[in-house]
Amino acid sequence: MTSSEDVRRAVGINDVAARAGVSPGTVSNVLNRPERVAEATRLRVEQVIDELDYVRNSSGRSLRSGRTDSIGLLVLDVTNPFFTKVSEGVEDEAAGAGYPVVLLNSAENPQRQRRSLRLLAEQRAAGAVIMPVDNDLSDLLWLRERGIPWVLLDRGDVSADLGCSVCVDNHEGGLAAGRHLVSLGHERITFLSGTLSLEQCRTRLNGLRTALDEAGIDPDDAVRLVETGKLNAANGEQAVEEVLGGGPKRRPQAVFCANDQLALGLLKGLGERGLHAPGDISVVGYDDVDFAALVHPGLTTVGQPKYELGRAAMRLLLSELNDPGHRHERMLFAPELVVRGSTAPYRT
Amino acid sequence: MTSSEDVRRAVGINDVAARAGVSPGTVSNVLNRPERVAEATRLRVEQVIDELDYVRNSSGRSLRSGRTDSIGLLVLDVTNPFFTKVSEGVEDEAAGAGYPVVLLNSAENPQRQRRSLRLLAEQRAAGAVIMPVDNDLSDLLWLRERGIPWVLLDRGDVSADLGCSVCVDNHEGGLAAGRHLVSLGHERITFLSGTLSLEQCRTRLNGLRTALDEAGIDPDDAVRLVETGKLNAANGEQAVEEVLGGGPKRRPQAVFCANDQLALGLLKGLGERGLHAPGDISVVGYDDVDFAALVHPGLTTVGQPKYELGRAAMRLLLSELNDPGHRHERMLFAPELVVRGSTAPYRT
DNA sequence: CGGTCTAATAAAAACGTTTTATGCGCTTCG
DNA sequence: CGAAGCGCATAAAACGTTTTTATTAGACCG
Repeated sequence: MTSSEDVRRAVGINDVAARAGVSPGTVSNVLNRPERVAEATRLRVEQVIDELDYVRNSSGRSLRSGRTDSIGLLVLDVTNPFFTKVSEGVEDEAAGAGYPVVLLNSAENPQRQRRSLRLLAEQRAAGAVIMPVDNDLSDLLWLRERGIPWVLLDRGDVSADLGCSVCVDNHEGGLAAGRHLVSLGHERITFLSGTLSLEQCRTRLNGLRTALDEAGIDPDDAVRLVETGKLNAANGEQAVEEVLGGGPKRRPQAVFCANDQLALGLLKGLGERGLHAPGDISVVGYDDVDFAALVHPGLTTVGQPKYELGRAAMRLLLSELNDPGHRHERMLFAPELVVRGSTAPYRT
Repeated sequence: MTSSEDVRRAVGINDVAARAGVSPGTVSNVLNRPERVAEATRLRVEQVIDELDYVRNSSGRSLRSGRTDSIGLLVLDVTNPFFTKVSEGVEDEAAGAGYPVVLLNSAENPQRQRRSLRLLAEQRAAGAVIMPVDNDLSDLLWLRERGIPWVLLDRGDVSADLGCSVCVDNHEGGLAAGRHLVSLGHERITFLSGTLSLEQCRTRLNGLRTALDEAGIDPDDAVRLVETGKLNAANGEQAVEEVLGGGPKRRPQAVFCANDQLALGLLKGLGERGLHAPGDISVVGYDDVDFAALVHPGLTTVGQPKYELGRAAMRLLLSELNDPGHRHERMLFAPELVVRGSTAPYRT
């Protein structure tokens, strides 16, 4: 039976070998170490590969070699432009070295992170670039025990004994934002955070507190914390209630948001209540996502070299994969305050 | 030698079998058809699996079975919120059925699309959800010949003979935008397009022209086309020059953009030249991305059920994978005009 | 009690590669 | 001139599963 529904049996390395009059091993060599095979044979085999439209079966390949060449990229939120920008960097760098990247989305959900890591283990991925959902690194160590190396992204607090990491100095970023607000005369500042199980949030908050401390202001008095869940615009918008809570007297003079998504959502929520930045309240974001420049007023924010972050992470991973003398490394980038229209001096 | 650098040999199904005192085949059955094995044996094997922390090797698995269970999702631009929203829908639906999703990014680049499809072929993916970069479907047919089925997303012009597709009616969307602009009195409208090799762009433009036709206005006179490359904000901003080109006399009264990214970029570019929507010019976007509501003025745009689009596509793919009586299907959703502040009546 | 049926497991044969050991025919050199 | 070396190719043995076929031990039945 050869109905049109039938998929004709896939052509394998053996079919190619037979047709080209060589052994399967030679075909494999043409594919993997062309320099080991004579010019003439190589050309002949390559032609047959084309004729038969042979496509390598990566299951067989990696079963034998114990390895895949695909790289996992595990992000916290695929809808967040920060992560997609980072992933562009990772992809470009990986593509340059011939590694395919598969993007996995944990959606800030530990369960899903776990499933994704397991998938990488089952598939014997070559390595991974990971932005972890929380402090619990045990699953990551588990992965490494299984021979799958990773580079951590956006986690500054992890020892280089465990693995490489690439990070932007979050304390410095929080500090820059804090200093900016202090210099504008703000003394009642709310930190609008995602879940504090994210190290980024905690450290940015600490930076803010340090800035106040520097200025002789007691952070415990000056800083109020509003903790939402995920770092998205919906949560920012929803948090406006709690941010403004406590009556006009206790209304913050400024809000520093853990990322731009929250900040943009917050701006919208404020607008719906007839409040506007910077007149009624100053707002600072974090990440300098493309959209931060598109809203009106432009969002003052702490910029991160997103694309470069991704490239650097991938470069470290490639080093670990290919360089025998590799040593784990912590790379720290500097954030950069981008002042736009959403912040202004405090008017009493 | 068992230095700490050494990865202890991975435990396989055979180790589990030995320790549990059963045959490898039985372990496989515990994993894949637990109902075929006696309760007591099952429990014993499961315990050993835990003890040894056995992780299935998917290479071996799929080599034997000829199939993987992972689903490819190929998007046009991973930084575009439209696609990430769609991908959430795909992921959620797939997760519900136990299929892992790997996200691949073609970046509107035919080369990269080709590489991604090849990767799916090499890995014998179970199936794919694809947003194609252009009209050339030959690579897709090639994939299907190899036994990998797909569902097309955002392509309304493909016959159901080839495969399932899910789409929002782009002509209807262009029409809605056009009618809106016409009703506001605009008669000189520029269509700011991505590359016209994207069917979406062409069809939306046609919808716009139909709207003018309906109103007794000659589209050839009224509509000017500005074609950029990729559908991102940078291109929108850059296009402002050409959009305004031709002097104030020929300046369009309104611009209809092929997607929100272009529109948002355009708004920014206009702002930098001291022009504002809707006072100086009306602007309409497409997609109703979250950010469209966050800019000021809010962006009038044609909304698409992004998340539902993704779910529907994945549902069709699951049907094709699991339902023996599957028939290809074209699903067409209806777009919805969302009027915000970026459009206003034309003032002579 | 011999026969048939069933449930549970075992044994062994794939799946498509890569890799290792080996062979063969030449050239080169001591 | 024999040995060693080299370039190229082959044969065969893995890799870790799944699946098909066979085997066993009871249970059931006439």
